[in-house]
Amino acid sequence: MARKPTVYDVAREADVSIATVSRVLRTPEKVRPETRQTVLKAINLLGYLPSGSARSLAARRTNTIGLFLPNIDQLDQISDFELVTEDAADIVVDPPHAQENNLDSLYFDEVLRGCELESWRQGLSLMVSIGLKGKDGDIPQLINSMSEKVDGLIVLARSVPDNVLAFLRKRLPVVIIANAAISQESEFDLVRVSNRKGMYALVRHLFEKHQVRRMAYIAGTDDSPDNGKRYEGFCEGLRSEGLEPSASPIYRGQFSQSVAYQIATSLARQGTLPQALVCANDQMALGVLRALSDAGISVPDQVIVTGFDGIKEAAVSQPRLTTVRQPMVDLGRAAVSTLVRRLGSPEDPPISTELPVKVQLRESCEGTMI
Amino acid sequence: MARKPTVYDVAREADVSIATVSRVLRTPEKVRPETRQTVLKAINLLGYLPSGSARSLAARRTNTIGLFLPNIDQLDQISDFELVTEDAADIVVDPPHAQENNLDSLYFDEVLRGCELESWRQGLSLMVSIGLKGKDGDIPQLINSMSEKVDGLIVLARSVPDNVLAFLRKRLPVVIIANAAISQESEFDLVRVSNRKGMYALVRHLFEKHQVRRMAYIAGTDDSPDNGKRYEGFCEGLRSEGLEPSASPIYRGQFSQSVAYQIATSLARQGTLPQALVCANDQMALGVLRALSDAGISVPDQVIVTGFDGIKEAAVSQPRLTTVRQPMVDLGRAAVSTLVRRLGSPEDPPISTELPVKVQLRESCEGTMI
DNA sequence: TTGTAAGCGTTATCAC
DNA sequence: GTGATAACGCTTACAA
Repeated sequence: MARKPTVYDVAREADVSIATVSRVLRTPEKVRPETRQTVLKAINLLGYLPSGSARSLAARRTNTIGLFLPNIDQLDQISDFELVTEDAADIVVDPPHAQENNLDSLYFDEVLRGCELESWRQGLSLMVSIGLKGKDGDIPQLINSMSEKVDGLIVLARSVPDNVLAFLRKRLPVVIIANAAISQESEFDLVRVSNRKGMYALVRHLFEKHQVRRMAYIAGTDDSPDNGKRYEGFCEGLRSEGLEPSASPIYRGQFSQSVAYQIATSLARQGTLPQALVCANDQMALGVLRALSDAGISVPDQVIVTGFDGIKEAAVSQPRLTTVRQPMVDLGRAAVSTLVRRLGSPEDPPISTELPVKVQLRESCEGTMI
Repeated sequence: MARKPTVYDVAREADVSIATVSRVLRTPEKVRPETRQTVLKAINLLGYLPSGSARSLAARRTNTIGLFLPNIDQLDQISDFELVTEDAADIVVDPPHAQENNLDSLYFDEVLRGCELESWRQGLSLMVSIGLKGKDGDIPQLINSMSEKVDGLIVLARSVPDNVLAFLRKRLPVVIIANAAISQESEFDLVRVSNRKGMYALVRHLFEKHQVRRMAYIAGTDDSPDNGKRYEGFCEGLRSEGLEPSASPIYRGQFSQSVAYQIATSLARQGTLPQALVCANDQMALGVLRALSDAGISVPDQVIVTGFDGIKEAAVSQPRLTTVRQPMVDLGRAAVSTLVRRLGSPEDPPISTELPVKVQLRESCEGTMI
């Protein structure tokens, strides 16, 4: 690889000034067609590719946005990676339930996809970074190395400590996706989904179509605003039917598949299952399904189970899971869209967007559908 | 947001030269501790964040690498995105098999995860971009806008046309992940998995543990080197048992779940099912499972079904799918690792790495496992 | 329409 | 150890 050609090389080759070369690239209409051709020829000849750094520096914008995703459990016990070739194929038996699938990531993946998509449509590059669980010390550094290279930042809720967020906010536009804590309500651009309404609609459905009277709630982690909103919707649903929310049991599922599995197993053993188990997310609902299946309890005949999120696994489980689907891809797109608008008008008041959800009825609630 | 402070501001604040400010950041040990403190104080006071563009320009490296992913079907019919708030929750019935799940992306997601992980470990930023199906015209542009901002590129096989690849190769290091065509063998850094050995090991297992004699192959697309290698392994396995490969039927599944579904349905109807259906990827195997289930045929009692890839769905299907798992995350890590090495020594001969696969035995082959 | 030249905010090479 | 100062490769007034 020879030294990369620069505007100077192209200018010399085409026998014009570097300004003209730049114009051909940026504002071709301001260059005489004839000259333009000469320059383009030179560019092709030399295989010239402008330097992004130089361009960004001069233009005072990078045309790049950053996406910061929360940590992923999996990555905690990662080891150094050795680059070794080992052409081989081991055979191993993979027993059922060998390990809890890492389902968390699916959520982010779709948001990421939406960001990619919309960034592309807007002509922006996308930089991605993940946080490392339990390594909060690294996050400021991580996010710094990203911040210096982008025009704005999209952050998945609670992937970045509040103080870091506050610092960033001063230096560049930040859009937060989902469940922002109340304190951030008025300071940041926000993109969220209708958690409360979604859960409310689901509960109403259980009343109206299935005459459910006794339902239990399997909750996520306490510090999650998402969890809070969903529970609000749950309570509101109960009240709308004249039921007292405090009379419905809550179990602490921690958003975890295995914890939910244990909860459901206990309930089954004790014979204290309600008519419906309403879970704060799909992963727990899947854990519940597995537990009930293992306990020989039929869903939905004996118990109805519902989830929240709409992850892909929920569409292929046995039985398939009734859930409230978040428009994950659209979350990503909306975030980019918001950021672009913000970059265009830095001084406007914060933009807050709430995206609609969709209650998806499937067999874990409806029984056989075909 | 006030104007961002620069080295000059910091220098003035700390009453030193800009060179010293730079040194505090880059080579702190070369600065007297006392001075260092003063400068750091000024940096914090002003909330100074160095400019990535300026830094990259001066240092002649961006410390960023790019990842280019193949197009995603889904994105073809994407519409413009309107940023509208619509706080709502519709209820819809989601019938089984309503749409073919977009499973392709799962593969990339894991590779991406590996790239993120290893980039982070290496102190590099990661830029991500996707190709758009049927829009090859856009790819050069896409990849250009990325190339100018990164030190090197990782490309998932066949996401970029060969000629573009050849062009890029001249300007910056390129690492190709998976199934490179033969013509690229000697020119690019390559990271792959043991496709051939994996399929061979799987077939041997079917002979040894299950006494399968008649098996059929459901192939992927013809232009996929992955598909080719896997089929090679299949044939080799047959021969090792004294069987003639040409006597085993091949069906063209196009790597598609729905096509495989149709194939299996036909076979079931005609009563021409072999003892084992060996599929070139998991998606087709899942389609086959569904078809056999719909046809009332029991797996593995009446037919054994196997896949290839190890996508997550394969671990939760009914029955769970025996497959050859590719180390997707490691593919990403290896690619980054390779790229880093290449950046360190541009003139070394191409690096080719083959990662081991793992045959995962599950119920679609073994029957009840517990 | 085209050229000149002044930045853009760093890093790095010198001297001191 | 520290400070001038010249790159780095581009964009963009301002002149011509």
